[in-house]
Amino acid sequence: MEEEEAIRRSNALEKDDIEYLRDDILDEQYLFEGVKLTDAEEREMRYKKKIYELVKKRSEEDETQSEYRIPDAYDEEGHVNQEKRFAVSLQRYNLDSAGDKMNPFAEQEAWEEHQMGKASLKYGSKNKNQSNDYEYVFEDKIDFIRDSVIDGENLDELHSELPDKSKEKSALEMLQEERKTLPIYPYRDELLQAVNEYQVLVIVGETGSGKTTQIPQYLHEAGYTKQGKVGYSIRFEDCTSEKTILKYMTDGMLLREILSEPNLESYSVLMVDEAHERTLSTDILFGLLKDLIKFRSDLKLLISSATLDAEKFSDYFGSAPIFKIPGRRYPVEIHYTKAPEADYIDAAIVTVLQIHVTQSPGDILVFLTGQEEIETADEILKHRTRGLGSKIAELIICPIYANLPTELQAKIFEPTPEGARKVVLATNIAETSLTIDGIKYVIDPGFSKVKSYNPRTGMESLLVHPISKASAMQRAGRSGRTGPGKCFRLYTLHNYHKDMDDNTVPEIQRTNLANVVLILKSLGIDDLVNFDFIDPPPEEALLKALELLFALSALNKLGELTKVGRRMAEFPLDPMLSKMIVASDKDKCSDEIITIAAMLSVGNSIFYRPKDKQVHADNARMNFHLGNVGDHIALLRVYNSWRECNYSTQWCYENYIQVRSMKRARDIRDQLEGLLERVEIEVTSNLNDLDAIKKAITSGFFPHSAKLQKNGSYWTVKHPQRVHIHPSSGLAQVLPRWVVYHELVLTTKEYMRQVTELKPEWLVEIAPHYYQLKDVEDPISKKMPRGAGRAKE
DNA sequence: GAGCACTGC
Repeated sequence: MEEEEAIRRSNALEKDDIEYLRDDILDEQYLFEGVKLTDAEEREMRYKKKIYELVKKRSEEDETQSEYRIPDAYDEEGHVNQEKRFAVSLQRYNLDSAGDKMNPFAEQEAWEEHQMGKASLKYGSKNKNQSNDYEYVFEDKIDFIRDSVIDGENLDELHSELPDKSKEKSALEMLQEERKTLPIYPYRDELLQAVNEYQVLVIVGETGSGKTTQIPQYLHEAGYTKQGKVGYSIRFEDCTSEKTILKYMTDGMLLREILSEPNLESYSVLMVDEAHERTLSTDILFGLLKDLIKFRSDLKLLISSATLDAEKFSDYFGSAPIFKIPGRRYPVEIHYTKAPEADYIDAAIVTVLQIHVTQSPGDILVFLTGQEEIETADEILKHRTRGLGSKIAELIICPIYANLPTELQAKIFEPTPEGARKVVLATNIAETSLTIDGIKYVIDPGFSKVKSYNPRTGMESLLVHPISKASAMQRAGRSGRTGPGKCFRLYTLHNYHKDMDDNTVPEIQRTNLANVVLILKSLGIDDLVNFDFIDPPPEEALLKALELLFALSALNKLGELTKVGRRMAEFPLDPMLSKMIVASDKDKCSDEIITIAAMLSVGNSIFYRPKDKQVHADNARMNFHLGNVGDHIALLRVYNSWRECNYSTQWCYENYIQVRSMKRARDIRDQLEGLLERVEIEVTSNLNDLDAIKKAITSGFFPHSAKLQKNGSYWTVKHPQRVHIHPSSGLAQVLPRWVVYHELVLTTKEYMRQVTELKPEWLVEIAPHYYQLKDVEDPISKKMPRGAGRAKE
């Protein structure tokens, strides 16, 4: 009876009505959850579900007969046919939310589950958003193919070895027991034996294996530390003493230590951790340490790395043995798109919504390339979920990038409320630098911004570039930290194999090497071209750096370090900034110059400019530019104003200044002030003589001079190329005839960032070896003798 | 009238 009635009623419906029917069922389920229904109401619900199944079946039959089936939505070359894709949008991909008794779609889910292979975990769900109503809420969708699973490691053993906390134990005993639960523990003796046997050991250990915390302790227990103390050392905080036996420090710090103790005599073992990150400092350390171990046969060297690079490090250090330690990780399913996605932001948003509506609870992490993309994605997501009300569960959107003010960053660490889902929109900051609990899904569009440097033009640029396979693995792993995870890659398996490099190009091959060369020179390394780099930088970049250091008088004609060069090497700054400081001694303005150097080396994150308050922020900034003093002096004024207000946070807010950047500038400035003493430069202030300050700036930055052209652009003086004043500069409207700039960046145009006016005669006065009178003669000034660009006679 | 990924000394 009921069956016949259902068929009759279903025949009266179009297949398009299925959406409404489904919504209806879901709404009622939601409303009636836990409510006792009358017989009539229950019967009506049964009808609706039956009708739904009938209509659904009919529409699926139509679907299979139609020409629009999933494989047909793509042409022979695998390009997506948008029109067809929309037509098949009722098809879906794998699901794992089966198990809800009230779910009217359980049968179909079971079918899909069967189609897609077994799901790794099942969650019973009472939330209606866990049903598979995605395509009834949003029209577009993306098809994924499950490819592989990165296996979890070691988890069962771990659980069985958890310490027995029932007995009363001291904190120390507890700690000692917990140490034994780490994956590395069973390998302790074997590892110590290998260290004893070999001078260099490459250690492959996944995150969470305990290598960073345990190996130093094992070494200590084995007697590698004969005198004793524990501490750490980072740039602004040295917590070590003469009692220290074990020291944790950054690679950059170790490099600085080598400058004062080239043989590292006070160390018996060095461990270069996270070597696969291939920072500039790590690469230089490799070259130095490879040489050092020849002379210090008693020095042990441990290199810890991720799997992919281990062979390379081993080869570099004369086939050093590789010691493998398993990690602590949950399995992660990898999914690829069936076809390439043209717009990865849109694809990421669609995937977020797809996961939100169809997948079991767990937060989502999306990797985007920068602030602007994150803000865009944030807006679109808010727009698309607005007005859906109870149709979907709450979606909490959390943006995170390094420049986001700290108080806004805190949001990502707040626990997700029950029934809601968090989606974190992050830059690469989430790839290595911070870990967010509760992430179960990762969406990886496969891009990141990469800094590159053109040694010929001296121009830096930040370009969106496909990530490496190693990076992709790292991103995927972010979903399996607290439980089994899934990673949705917005590119095809074919793209992964064909278009992506194994590893990211190391920093040393895409950066300005002036500082590297200065460090190596001060270590007495003369032949840089033949230095044993694990991956050599472009020769042109090395030559460019040598040329600059020669121009700055840091090197003599023989390529040897000069007295000026030695003083410059004391400063942890780019050589032009160091030169500016050393030169400030002459103009008696070192106090102002170290402030400017600190502000410049913080980068361009001093001024805060939120989208909705750009006018206010720009007005606040213009206050510091009064009198068209130039960007360097403006930075000095910002710092001094802040200092006068007792480093007040409130002052920063009022002036649209980033607090964090200012604090960093203060730390750097304090450090520089300490270093002035080391190089015997007196701290002297000459605040009222702006020309003296500008001359000191020019002493460091004279290779960065440019001359105004009639059309408002500039020509750089020494290696002529067309450049422009960056619109954020206080001089962007002023257009002085001659300028000195801090850096060139290539974005939409070739821009000079941080610009100050210059008198051309200074160039000849300060750098007669670099500029001749003819370089600075200005034909325009002859017609307009009152102009600032009058050449010195 | 533009846009800045991330470390680090």
